[in-house]
Amino acid sequence: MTASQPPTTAEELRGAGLRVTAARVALLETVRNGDHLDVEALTSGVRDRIGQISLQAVYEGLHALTGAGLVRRIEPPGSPALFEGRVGDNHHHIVCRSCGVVADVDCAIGEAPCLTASNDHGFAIDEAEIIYWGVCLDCSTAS
Amino acid sequence: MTASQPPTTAEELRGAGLRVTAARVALLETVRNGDHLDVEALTSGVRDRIGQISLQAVYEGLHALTGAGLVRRIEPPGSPALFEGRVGDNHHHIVCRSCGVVADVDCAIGEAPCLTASNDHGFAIDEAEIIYWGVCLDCSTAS
DNA sequence: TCCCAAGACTTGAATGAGTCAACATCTTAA
DNA sequence: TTAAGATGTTGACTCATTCAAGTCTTGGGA
Repeated sequence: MTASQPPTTAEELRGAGLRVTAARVALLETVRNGDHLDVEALTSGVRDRIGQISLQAVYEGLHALTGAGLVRRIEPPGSPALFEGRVGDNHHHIVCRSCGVVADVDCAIGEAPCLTASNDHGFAIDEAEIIYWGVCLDCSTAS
Repeated sequence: MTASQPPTTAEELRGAGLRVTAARVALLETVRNGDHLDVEALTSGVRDRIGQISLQAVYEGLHALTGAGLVRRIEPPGSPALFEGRVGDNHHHIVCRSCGVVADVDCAIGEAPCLTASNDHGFAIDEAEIIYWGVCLDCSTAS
């Protein structure tokens, strides 16, 4: 055998304790190829790959993948849930107030919680989630 | 006339360009007396004060008050919209992963945007919204 | 290789949050 | 006092997501 290869999507699913099905392989690859896609976009992406999948299977698969730590779910206020394949770091997001597009922003620290609250009210804080709000280049030039 | 008094709720509404109705006075006072209440809790709070109000009037009133800058709407992922009367500063929030309770966290800077993104992707950023996630004292002692 | 139990998928119905529309009522400026 | 227009009411509706029941698939063992 040659030196270790990067794991296939199927191997990653199995390694995370999930069964390997065409639906989940296609779903994970769609999330990773996409850029903060919502459930509807993911569903049509999976259908492009394997022909057919029910909406409920997409929701189920996303729960499983999110629970296994293979995808991350974000939910900017005013938007349905979005999914991204970048996990394991503690990056943040920037959202356009006009068109809703989302971009990643690296975290200066890189691991959670990257900020300390001025008063934690007795909470055991494990994460600081930052959403930057602004207007993207396309929208600001269009106006 | 004596020295200036703090404005009444009615005067604040008028000053913000809104008409003074029993519903909106009661709504604004309910938001301010409450602590990150959702629409359902606000509706029953208003009903305690003035007897009856439709759910739609609450939604309409909250839109008006939010638009006028008299109340602030927050929407932690996984929770319906919550409303608070603390406006004009740029404070943040801490949310309990277990029971969902929300507490205020002062911003070290005090005005938006209080953080600078490591890479703004060309966005014109005007606000950095921070949600701290953790477990509140009640939930951590209960477990 | 075959079996089968747990997990995954399908269809269909339901929930919860929020919005839209049409009409009635109330506020407020003239 | 009056009338324009903002506000409130009722009722229907949309959208995202979840629940339920039954069928199919996967993968570890006989």
